[in-house]
Amino acid sequence: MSDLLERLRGRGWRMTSQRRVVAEVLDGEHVHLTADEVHVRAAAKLPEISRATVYNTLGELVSLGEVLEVATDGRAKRYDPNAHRPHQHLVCSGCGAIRDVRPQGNPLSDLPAEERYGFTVEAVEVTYRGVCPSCSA
Amino acid sequence: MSDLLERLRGRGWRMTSQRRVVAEVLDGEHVHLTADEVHVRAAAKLPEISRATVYNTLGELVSLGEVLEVATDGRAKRYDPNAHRPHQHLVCSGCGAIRDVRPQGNPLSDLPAEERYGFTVEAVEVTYRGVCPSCSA
DNA sequence: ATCCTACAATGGACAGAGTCCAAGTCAAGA
DNA sequence: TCTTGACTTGGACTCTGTCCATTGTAGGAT
Repeated sequence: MSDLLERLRGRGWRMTSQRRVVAEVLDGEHVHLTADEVHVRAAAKLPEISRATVYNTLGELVSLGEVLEVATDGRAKRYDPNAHRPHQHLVCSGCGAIRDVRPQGNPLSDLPAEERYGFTVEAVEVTYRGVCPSCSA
Repeated sequence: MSDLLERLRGRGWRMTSQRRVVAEVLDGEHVHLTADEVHVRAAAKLPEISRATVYNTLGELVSLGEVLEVATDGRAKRYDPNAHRPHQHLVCSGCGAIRDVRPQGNPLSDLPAEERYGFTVEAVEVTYRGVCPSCSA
């Protein structure tokens, strides 16, 4: 994660304690926190941090391509720091838990030209839905 | 669409003018309206219809499997009456336009067992993103 | 080490999407 | 036609996110 901080500094990011704790909270594998959850965890380390700052920082991280925004349901967006390894998501219909997964093949090539309606297709997101072990138990 | 009304009646749905206009609004191919758009169009036919009723009715149609809920971005959910033909979505990053598309292959089978983390995988949604002809012109 | 200033943080108001609920209405079976 | 439970209403409320004027501060300049 210090990699991230270094990269950001290299891009001219002004380093503040708020940005640091947000970046720290977003560390790890299979992390998919909502903005509010990020705020709660960040506030545990830096009580004065405001909601607006968390939203601003998350938005910047997304613009910089360091974090992915994931909208798996109609509720709050989730933020996924695993942005440098292409992956898709597996979501539990019961509890909403999310795992990063790597399917085989390339869905982009599965869309034939006659199904593209003249669009320039640039990306594809795949969301698998199912029931996790805890919820099916 | 009268098929739909028949099916619903057969399932014990009480038929009201509100439910009828909502079902009528949700008729056709490549229809992906937000709840609010459904409300506006329904109100054109039945001015007294309330927002709550539109939400209730859409929710019921989704539960009954007659309409799909599509969350293509962080904005309002869209409702897709094309529920009985499996398909995926192609979304324009410019204007948000949505087309129904049918990719080849079956993405479900592209997720190997060791990438399923013990989940019972039941469904998969694929969203292609790109730029539509009007927006790239 | 101190000063400056542009950039960042704050928090409260605001907006959009959706849910909830108590009261009134009505479809459809008896 | 009557009855009743399901349906509708509209307004209050929640949740998620944005905006903005004000205050604070990181980090280069001196």
